[in-house]
Amino acid sequence: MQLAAHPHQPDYSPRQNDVLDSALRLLVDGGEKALTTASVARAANCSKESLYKWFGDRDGLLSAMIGFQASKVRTFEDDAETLTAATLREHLVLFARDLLEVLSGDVSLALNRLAIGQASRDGSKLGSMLQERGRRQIGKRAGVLLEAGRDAGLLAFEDRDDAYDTLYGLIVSDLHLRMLLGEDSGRMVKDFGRRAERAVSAFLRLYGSGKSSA
Amino acid sequence: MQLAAHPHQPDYSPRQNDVLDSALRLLVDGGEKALTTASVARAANCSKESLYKWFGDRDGLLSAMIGFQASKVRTFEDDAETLTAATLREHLVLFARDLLEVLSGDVSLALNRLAIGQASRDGSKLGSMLQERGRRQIGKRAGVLLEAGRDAGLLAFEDRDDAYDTLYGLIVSDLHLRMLLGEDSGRMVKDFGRRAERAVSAFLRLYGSGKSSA
DNA sequence: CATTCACAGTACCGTACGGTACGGTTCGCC
DNA sequence: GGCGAACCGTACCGTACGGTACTGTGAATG
Repeated sequence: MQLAAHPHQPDYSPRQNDVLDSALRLLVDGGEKALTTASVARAANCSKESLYKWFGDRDGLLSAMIGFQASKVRTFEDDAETLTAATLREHLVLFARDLLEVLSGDVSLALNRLAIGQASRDGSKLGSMLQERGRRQIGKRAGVLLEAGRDAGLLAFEDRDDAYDTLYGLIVSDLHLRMLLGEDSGRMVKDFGRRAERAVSAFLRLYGSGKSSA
Repeated sequence: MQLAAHPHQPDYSPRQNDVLDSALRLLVDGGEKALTTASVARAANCSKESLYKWFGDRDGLLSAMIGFQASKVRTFEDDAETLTAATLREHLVLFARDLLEVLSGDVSLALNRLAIGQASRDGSKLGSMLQERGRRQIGKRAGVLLEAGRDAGLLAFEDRDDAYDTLYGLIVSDLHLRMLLGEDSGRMVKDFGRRAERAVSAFLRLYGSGKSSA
């Protein structure tokens, strides 16, 4: 979500970004098996030789795809104005919905499947790359929100990471894994709103300091 | 966990179970890439021809592996005696710890990675098989526990599935996914106890009917 | 002993993939 | 015009895998 216009071009030329886009499309609707160097070259109208010149080898291409996609979903920091109980709740619900939207995105799902598939291989920085550029990034947004809530006297917690872990679990539960396993996921989008509300209500009941609404 | 002695032999002969065991070992410490028909045959001291006779094709072998493992981890139903607040809490914590143990097991992780990797393929019943035989099974155990708690007046909830979803999220959060992505996972086992306690405390604060302890 | 069955071991086939090499084309630059 | 860099398209190579066929062998059965 929130595609910034020019999110600080990471490492690659426009042409190469086009190639990475094609590769992502290919991965999304064909799975890793369809992501062969030949098919990427064909889909992007470039030569295999150029692929190897630009990305080194197949793993380099995969890493580049993750980095590229991460640069596209860079999360915006919602400026915490003076928080009230209502606005805090509002921000939390918005965060929850955004999180669910991101996790259910087909590109996100495809990249997570890819990284998980490569996780058994030894080197394979893909998993930690996804962790670092994906979760840690969106977790930072939640972090400032939680801190702001505590500073405003609306939340009470000792360990911020524990609180965020709880919030994340309440929002996502095993939904992410179910989607990764292939559950149709088309029908559940409707419920994101309800799910976000439920999770935030529970979270506020756990960590709110007096003022929460069921 | 809880390997039943003879958990209702599913479909295969002892010899074939040995083969499936070898295949699982191979998958665990080599990933899917290492799970070739030739290597399975070599590891199990059988011929490729026998593999194809017994399991049809490679997908049949994978399905058999999942079914075989599921039959080994069949969860026991803990008989809910007359519940008190203390015993309910105890049972919930035990459930949480068992859940974390199961999810962090190397065979479970390997099979989940396998199923997720195959999820993009069209047919691929592997994902739903894992869902059906894995989560649904352990979810049933939690279900009866929750119902018993409600019948005893210790828990208050309307939708049992919602309650279980919350419990699951509080226990697991994104830990499962992080492990699937390759986070070392060796060091965090130590924290399972603390994590289970934390999750159950939070759950009881949300769904307990008056009597819970922080 | 002859037959049959189940199986191991291995050779084999077709295919597909990762990676490389090469000819041809465009474009900018002197 | 000459030249080199970048690059496309494609042919090519080595390898590895899924799946099949064939041979040998040991144990059961009559």
